[in-house]
Formats: sequence, structure tokens, C-alpha cells
Amino acid sequence: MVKRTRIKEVLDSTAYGSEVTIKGWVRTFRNNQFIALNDGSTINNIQAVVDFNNTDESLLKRITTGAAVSVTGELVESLGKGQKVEIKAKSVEILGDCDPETYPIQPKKHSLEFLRENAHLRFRTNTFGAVFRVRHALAFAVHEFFNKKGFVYMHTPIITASDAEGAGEMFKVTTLELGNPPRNEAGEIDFKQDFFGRATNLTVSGQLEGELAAMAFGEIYTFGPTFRAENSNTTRHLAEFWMIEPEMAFYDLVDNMNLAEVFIKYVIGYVLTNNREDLEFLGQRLVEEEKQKPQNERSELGLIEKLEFVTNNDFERVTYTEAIDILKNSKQNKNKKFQYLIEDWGADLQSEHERYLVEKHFKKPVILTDYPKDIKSFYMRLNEDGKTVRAMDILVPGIGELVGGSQREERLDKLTKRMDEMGIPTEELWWYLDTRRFGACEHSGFGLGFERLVLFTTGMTNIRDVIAFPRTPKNAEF
RNA sequence: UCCUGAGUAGCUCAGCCGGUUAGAGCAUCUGACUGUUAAUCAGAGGGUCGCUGGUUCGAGCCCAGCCUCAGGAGCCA
Repeated sequence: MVKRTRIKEVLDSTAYGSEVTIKGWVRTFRNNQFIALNDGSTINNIQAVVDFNNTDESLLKRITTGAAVSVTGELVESLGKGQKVEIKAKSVEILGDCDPETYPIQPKKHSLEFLRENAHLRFRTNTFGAVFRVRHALAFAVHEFFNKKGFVYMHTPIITASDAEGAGEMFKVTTLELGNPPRNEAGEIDFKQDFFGRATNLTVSGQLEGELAAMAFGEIYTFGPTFRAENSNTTRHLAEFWMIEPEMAFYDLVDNMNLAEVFIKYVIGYVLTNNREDLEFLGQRLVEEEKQKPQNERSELGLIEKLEFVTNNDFERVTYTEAIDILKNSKQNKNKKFQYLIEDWGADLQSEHERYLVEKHFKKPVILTDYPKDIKSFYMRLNEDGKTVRAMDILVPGIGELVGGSQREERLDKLTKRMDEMGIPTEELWWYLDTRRFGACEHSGFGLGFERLVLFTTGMTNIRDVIAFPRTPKNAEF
């Protein structure tokens, strides 16, 4: 059996005269002799030239867009313009036919909306090929970064019993019969008879379990699927998404911010050096797309310039209180251009405010810290002022919140007091509180939405286009 | 969930004030051409106008309800 060479390797080769075998999917077949073939190893196609005068007519007819073919031939310098090398085909074998009458992907521009409805085939387009190679590179860089720093990768449970984290609506997990569940004497569904002997849900965060592990390994991270049953219909929310959650003992909020910033710069830097061609294509795609927008709505920087800017510049760090001052004194606020005007300290920031800070005022990623306790979660460490907590959110242009994190409240009395105030049942989270009873220490962590990172890095604008098979309200096809 | 907009050929879209046989480009098919770059040229086929009901002599177009999608908001990562 002849060994297959990946197209990326062939395109980089100068071994003219040697024989190679490539296998891939036909992108176009031009002029009855030029096959543009792609195997996913690179965004670039290789051109295989068929001698149509000496090739069976019935074989030529089967070389159609989308067909899987194997080509064996001689690697030669290309006679035509547009590519350096090509393959002079000696033999072409159709591995899998593709009926052009019914194959949805045509050699033309398709709308992202159409491709979303054909998510099973969209990997075969340039755009989605590039997006998912970048996604892979980012995921790999995440593990490489933490591994180099000595973090332990924890797999926290996907099915959880706690319904107490307050991170959003949860999906129920049950084996009970939906139409006729067993009931107790009070007429309520009797979860004692369920698979786990209690009500369970899909996880909304691995943080609480992550904290337990950090109290032994020092530094850990999780990277896994997360589920939110919110009826969210936006370009930045999914019902099933992947989240990275580092948790570090002996880190205060500043250590936490430093880690998050270095981390983001590292993974983006990895893609800048390893996925150059994909980024160039995605950057070009973005330019084309923005041509339809009015001048003042277009990005100032190209995709690669934007990513280089992020890796080369410090993120802006401001407290919530300073941010409120900036917003309050902004022209937008004074001219009542905000839909929600900033009046008093304590209000939650709306998307328009975050966007103003990031895109108009600072024009770079911003880390907002020390939010009012009333708009943040129970586990965040209370500041000396008694009003604010050691929270930090990282906001980036075009996406908004990329990271949400905090220094955790390690003082048992303050934590339980806060839980009581917010109606979080302490008895259900006894195991979490045990970390505050047995060797508690200063610690911090954050959560980063992986798809939002992919969005930012690829310049795509809809989160459903950076995950293979998006799960959103009314959509679980594929 | 709320606001706004959209749904017409495989895809992208046009369709006038409600009027006779619903169009274009691309794709597909047939033929020609053969160093092309989303090849080109000629011809052909292709429609449940999102669904249901209503108004009307007559509805792709008007009205009501529903479904789906997109953008924005909320929830958040």
C-alpha cells in the first residue's frame, strides 16, 4: 500500500520528480484537468493535473466538488501561475463519490447562516477549516501553558448534585420516567428513586470542585464542557460551551490578574506563530465582511495587528469605582447617549458601558476589579470597605466579558454570613465549606469561556461559528 | 424572554399600487473549448413564494396567529 502524504507537506516540498500519493476532497475541478484538492492539513489546496486525453471519460465525470479522491503522480514545478508546485497525476482513484446535484457546498461564497444549517459539512470550507485549526491550536496552547507552569489538569464532574451555585439555570439529569415519575407522600417527585438517589444537574462550573483540588496541588485548572439552560439568544452565548477554570492556592487578586493576562497573551501568541496562514485568511475574510459596514463601524486594526497589539501591550487595570467615574463623565452619559445612564455607584454595568470602556475609552483589553458585593457571587472575598469584593472581569473589544474571576473568600465566618444573606444553603455545600475549616488559605481563580477566546482570536462574530455543533435554544441538530 | 428585521429555485437575492405565464446571478445538466485559478462560451431543466386561517372577483404582496432564522437587549463565560 502506498503511503499518503499530507498536502501541507507536499506544498512545502521541493523534491521535484518524486512520486507522491495524496488523498483529500475535491474543492473544484476546472477545465476538465485541474483538481484543487484539500485534506484539511492546511488551508491551501494542491493542484493535481489530469491528462484528460488519456483518462477515461467516466472517471473524469466522477471528479466533482466534494468527492474523496486519491491522486498519485509526480511532484513538479507548476507551469501555471498561482501555485509553486503541483502534481502531474499518473492515476486518480475515486474513493467516495459526491453527487453534485445534492451536495450543498458549492465552489462559491456561502452565508454563515446557511453553513450553520449544514454544520456537518462546513468543516470543508476555507473559513471553518481555518476556524477549527485555530481552535485546536488554542486548546493545545492552553494545556501547554499550564503544564509548563506546573498546574495539574483536573477533570471535575459533569453531573453535579449541587443546585446552589447561582451561576444560572441548570439542565436536569434523570432516569425517571418523564410522563409518570414516582411521587412521595407530599405529591412531589421522589428523587430518592432516581439514579443517584437525589436530584442532579449538568454542571454550570467546575470552580467549587476546582478549589478543593487547589487546596492540595496548589495550582490546578479545568478545561471541560459547561451547561447553562438559560434562554439566551445572542452571538456570545451557548447552552453547551467549554470553559477553562484555573484555581490557585496562595494567589491574591493581583497574582490572579497577572496569570490571566500572561495566559491570554501566551495562547494568542501561540496561534500567531503556528497558524499564520489561517489567520491571514480569516483577516482577509474580516476585511471583506467589513466592506459592507459603514466606515466608522469598521475595525481600526486588521485581525493579525489586533492580536499582536494584545500580546504586546499591558491590559488596562481599573477598579469598578474608577470605571463608574469614567462612564459618568463620558460624553455619552452627559449627552444621554447611553440607553442606561450611569447615575449611582452600585449599578451593574451594561454591555454598552463595557463596550465604551474597552472600545472607545481605553482601546485595549481592560481588567475591571473590586465590584460592589451585591452584583457578584457569594464566594468572592470581601474587601476592607465592606462594600466591594475582590472580583476581576477581563473585557476585550468585540466580545465583552472574556474572563470572570476573583480572590476567594477563605474566612469561614465571612463566607457563611454571605451565603446566608444570599440564600445559598450552607448545609448542601458542606464539602466546599470544609476547605475553609481544614487548612484554609488565600486563593484565587478565574473562568475563561473558550469559545469567546476562539471568537476573539479568529475575528468571527457569532459564537455558533466557533464550536463544531452549537447547542442553543431550539437547536440541537447534529 | 423582550425589541427590530427577514423567510420567494440548491445558494444569494429582485419582484412596482393587489392583476394575466413569479425573474436574475451563481450552482446543476447537455454541448463546445482545453494551462485553468470560484475557468470561459452556448443551451436546458429547476418554485408547496415558511405554515395555518382570513379579506378580495383575484394574494408572493393586505390582515391575524404560529414556526424558524438573523441582529440588538437581558442572563453570563
